[in-house]
Amino acid sequence: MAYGDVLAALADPTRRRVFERLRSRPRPVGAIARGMPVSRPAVSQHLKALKDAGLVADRQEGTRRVYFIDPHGLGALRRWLDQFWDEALAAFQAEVELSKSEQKEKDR
Amino acid sequence: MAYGDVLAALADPTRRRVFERLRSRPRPVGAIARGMPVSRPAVSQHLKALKDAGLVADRQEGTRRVYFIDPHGLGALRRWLDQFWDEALAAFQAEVELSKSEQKEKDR
DNA sequence: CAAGATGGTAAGGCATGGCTTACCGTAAGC
DNA sequence: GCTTACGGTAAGCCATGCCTTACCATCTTG
Repeated sequence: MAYGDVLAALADPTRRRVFERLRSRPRPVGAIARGMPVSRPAVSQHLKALKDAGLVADRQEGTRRVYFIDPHGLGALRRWLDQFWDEALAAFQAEVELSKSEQKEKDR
Repeated sequence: MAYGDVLAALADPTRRRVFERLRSRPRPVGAIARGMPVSRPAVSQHLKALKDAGLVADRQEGTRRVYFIDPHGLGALRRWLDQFWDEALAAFQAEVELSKSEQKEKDR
């Protein structure tokens, strides 16, 4: 749920591919694994990591387990990103102002 | 510059700490390393990774090298996140509608 | 109840990557 | 010009993490 865990979970390309397979609609594990370059157990492990990070959730449907996007994980990432963005931008602006006044110093 | 590289760069806690030190203002390498739990060369290596991902940039100032936030990296991440968010939300809505009609099926 | 389908978990192998020490290049100051 | 400060890079070590095979549990279906 913390943004750090979300970043760590999304850093791996294979795991990100698993995650992005759920973007359009929920899918059972087998459907996610089909066409992937890794084995089904590997996909299961990635799903566990994504679940721990709050990026996906699952529901049981008979013998199959259907995974879908959980908004919590991306929400945490987005909040961090937006806040960081604002602060960094403000700092950047301050820098521009500073270098402007430094330029004036040099001018005179 | 690709969002994948950005995610990979921000996944490591130490590297993220280096990055966040630049949030408020630009700093030379020594100032970034001071108070960190790792050596200065380690910080240099992290800065290189962040730079390759488009997250920071640097300027030479005499003998010191001043690093600052580069908006490109976070921008790429933000674009991916926003797009993903929209699509996932739409899919989620569709799911809700679907389960509603399935519920109706059961009701009658 | 037996058989098949689905998927989670364990154990082990191997590559990746982060950290340290050592070294080198360059700019500043006496 | 010599010395000192600053910081990038190389080599090597070690831990983390991803993948595979093997195994097991559960649920459905004939």
